[in-house]
Amino acid sequence: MSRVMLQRQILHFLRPVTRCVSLPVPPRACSSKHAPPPENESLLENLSILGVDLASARRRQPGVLRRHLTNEQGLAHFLQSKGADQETVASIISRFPRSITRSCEHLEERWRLWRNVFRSDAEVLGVLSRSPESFFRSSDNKNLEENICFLMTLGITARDLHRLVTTAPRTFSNSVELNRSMVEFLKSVCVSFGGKDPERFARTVISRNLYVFIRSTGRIRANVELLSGSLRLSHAEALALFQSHGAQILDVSHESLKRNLESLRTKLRSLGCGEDELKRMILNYSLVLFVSSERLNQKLDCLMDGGIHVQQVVQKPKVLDFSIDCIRQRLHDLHGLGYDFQKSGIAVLDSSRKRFLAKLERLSSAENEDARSPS
DNA sequence: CAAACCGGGATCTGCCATTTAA
DNA sequence: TTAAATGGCAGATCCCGGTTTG
Repeated sequence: MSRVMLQRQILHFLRPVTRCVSLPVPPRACSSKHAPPPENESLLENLSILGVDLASARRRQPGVLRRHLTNEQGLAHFLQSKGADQETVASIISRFPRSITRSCEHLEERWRLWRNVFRSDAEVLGVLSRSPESFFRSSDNKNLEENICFLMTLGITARDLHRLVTTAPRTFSNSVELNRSMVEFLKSVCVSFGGKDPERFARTVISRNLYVFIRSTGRIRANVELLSGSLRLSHAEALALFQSHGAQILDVSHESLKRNLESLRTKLRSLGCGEDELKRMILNYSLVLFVSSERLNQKLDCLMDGGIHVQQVVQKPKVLDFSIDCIRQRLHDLHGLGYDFQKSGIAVLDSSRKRFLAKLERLSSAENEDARSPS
């Protein structure tokens, strides 16, 4: 038996009564990578009884399983008192084991703070079970409180605050400094484009894109610079874009935004369009940059094949939002009725299903009229 | 009346790397 | 030293309908 294994046995034997640091073993030997501290057996048992997936917990936060003081029972009772069932509790602990290190007092306080922004306990629980990490990752309740204060002082509505915490709950666990720096950054963007009301600009961007707070300023900056630079936007154009649908593409991964933009540029060029058309298209509907380049090309090809002119798509790019199958089907339906896209436009393509069917209905009855009494 | 404009809803967590605390 | 706390990242549309306009 090797010395390391022997040491492990000794450690294991002594664990319940003595801490590692107090053992008469040289620190170096104790910290050897071959002898990690043992897990807390009674804790493992408790967690098993709760139905926790130990393998998952171990993979995520191994250190928690070695702790001697934990509060899994308190956490379970707490969550159950808020309406969680056994399975939910187990899932939460399995996905974020550190949750069991929070005291009951801490949990009460944190829940109270979150609850201020929600409408019911059930809502809090819903977000918490969706994203345990957002709720438990930070143990700093004071920071949480300051965060809520800070977000409210921005002048965002109670409704936006609610949307913020339900859609991007991580925002609340960010440090106030991080959130503040994002707001400062947004304001600086506004100023750099000659905007006169930086606070309102920041509010608008946040309201239109609830995910900005869980992105880095570096990413947002890179995207702002890419769009304004590559498209040669004027200050007014940039301000307008980022305060409308453009806000939504600011948090996309920078590499993919760059890829999609370049691909669209190339594609439009191949269809005989220049920079002006590219710019106009994106100002008309910047969300086309969400569509992956491959898919976007397929959609454009599909529209071109359907006899639609590029210029029409440049003017009304929202049609690219729809699935290829949907576009193809609609083109087919309209062709069957002899619809003239050059004359009647392509707006009909980007209507809701219900409205499109109603439109088809009208077109076909009009056609029947014509057949009966041709003028 | 129909078309056009416009915004919103779902969902967006779970993992990794680095820094900080104990 | 280990574990906790924190910041950051990838992922890659589709559709609906209220309101305004013509």
